[in-house]
Amino acid sequence: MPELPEVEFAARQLGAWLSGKRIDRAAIAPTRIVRGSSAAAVEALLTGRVVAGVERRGKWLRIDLEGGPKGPRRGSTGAAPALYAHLGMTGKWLRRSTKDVALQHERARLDAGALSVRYVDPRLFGRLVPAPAGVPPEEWTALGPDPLGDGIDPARFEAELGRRKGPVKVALLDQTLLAGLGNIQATEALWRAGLHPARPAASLGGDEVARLVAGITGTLADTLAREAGPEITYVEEAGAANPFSVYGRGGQPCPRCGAPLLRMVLAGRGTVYCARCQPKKA
DNA sequence: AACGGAACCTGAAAGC
DNA sequence: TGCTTTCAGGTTCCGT
Repeated sequence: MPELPEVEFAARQLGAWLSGKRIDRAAIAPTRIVRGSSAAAVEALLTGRVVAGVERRGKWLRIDLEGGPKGPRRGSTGAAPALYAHLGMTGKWLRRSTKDVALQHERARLDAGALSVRYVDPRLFGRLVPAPAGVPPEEWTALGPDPLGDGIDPARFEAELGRRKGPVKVALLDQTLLAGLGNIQATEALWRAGLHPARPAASLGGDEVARLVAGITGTLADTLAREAGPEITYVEEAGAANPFSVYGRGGQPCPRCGAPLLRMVLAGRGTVYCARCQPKKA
């Protein structure tokens, strides 16, 4: 269940595991994760190629492959091929060995020497999009600036928000405005900024936008700092303690002022907020 | 055109 | 204990 921080962690892991390695074998299960293409096409794209590196934009990953000839065939003259990947709600890339048996809900595996990288995704909301000619898919090009990689330009951000009709929370979930925020990070950012989730995006003043920018960068940095260790652990997973300030804490006291946290639904997503710290009116 | 709601899936947790 | 309901961090499609 990944948002920007978890996907960033996944990108770093994948890069560390695979960069410079040659994929001897790729096995992709024919599921709806691969759309607009085929599992066989993804396997063909990967097999025999060397991984040049792994990049992230928003919640999307791009596994860059070295171009040029692979085997005896002539190389293409276009941009280097790549595999684009989205983790959906429950996707994970895990490091295993070729000796390990298939994991539950394993949807793909990339073998390089003794290393075997597995993609596991119970709910099948993830995506694998091959780009053999190096042309990025629309899902990637449509993304707005990445808060980590590109930073947030306050003036541009304020202008964009001013153009939006709906609640600020809904705007934050729009990947064309900023790429990478999901329900948790948007909820946390608004609480940090002291902004009511239902506030019309266009109603925010300059100082409020500045607070929101600080809230976004702050919550992203804090969540990312929690990701460590050899395997991705989506913060707040089964059994683990909830590390967030307000997300998933409806009814509990606000960590800042003690007032009971409220819950509302916006755009079909649960949203927790503090009525005192995040007043409806500016 | 915009917007809410349902759909796509499975599993964990809460409710009874 | 065990069955049922609810909910989940993402996106996309459909109907109004």
